Amino acid sequence: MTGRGELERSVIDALWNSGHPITAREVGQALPGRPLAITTVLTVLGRLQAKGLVRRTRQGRAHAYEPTASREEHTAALMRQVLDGAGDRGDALARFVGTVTDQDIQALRRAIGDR
Amino acid sequence: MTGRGELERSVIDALWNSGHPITAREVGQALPGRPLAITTVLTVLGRLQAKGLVRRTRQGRAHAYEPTASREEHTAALMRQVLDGAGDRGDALARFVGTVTDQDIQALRRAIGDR
DNA sequence: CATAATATTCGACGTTCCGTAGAAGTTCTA
DNA sequence: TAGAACTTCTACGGAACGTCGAATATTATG
Repeated sequence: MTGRGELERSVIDALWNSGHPITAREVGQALPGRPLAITTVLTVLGRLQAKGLVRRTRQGRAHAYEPTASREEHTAALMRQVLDGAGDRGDALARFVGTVTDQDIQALRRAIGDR
Repeated sequence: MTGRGELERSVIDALWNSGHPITAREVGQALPGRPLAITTVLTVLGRLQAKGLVRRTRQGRAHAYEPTASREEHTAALMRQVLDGAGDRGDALARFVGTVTDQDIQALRRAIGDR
């Protein structure tokens, strides 16, 4: 889903970190490292939008961008997608649980509790 | 880890499906779709090896290839990696559990049972 | 042992994705 | 209405992938 593009990752991270829709300019300012041309940010935002990861709405003369899913929703969807690539799901899940932290186990226990 | 390469995916799938090491020729025959030049298969196997996903051993005049990890181990590692990209792991895990089947839940319960 | 058969290694080329941005067009606003 | 602020279009270079042909190595066999 997110194909390992470093800048794309940074951009969507910036959107996730800001709790609300922000403009390309603001995204650029929130980005780490040396400043990029606004057009660069726009291009990336456009590509993310094409992938369905980002949505935008007109905001005066500019556009305000926001992620279509929260970081956690996105993570969950990706995990699910990866799991679907497994052969023996039970085995894969067991191994997954084996690599996870105790806190994660607690979280899983709680989540499963609610069925 | 597996970067979305369609052919690479098919090749490692072929290796996983065969329970034992097989030659490039055999991989090619196991591949779906129109037949590919053996060199193509060799190139892909080489790239997978470079990524650490595949290992090979001399077998007479040829080489026998095999995955370095089972499909399930690989799946689990990938899932773990995706989870590490989440912000609130607990939230991500809860949402993940929400997208999963009842059978998966059972598997998780069992796996967690063993701590 | 000479040779044909079988494998592998090297190098290449086209395509697609991604980082990066300039030029030109559009839209507010003073 | 002119300039500022934004966006759209277009493009280019590099890396990853799909795809092979040519050259080279290895082996079975007449």
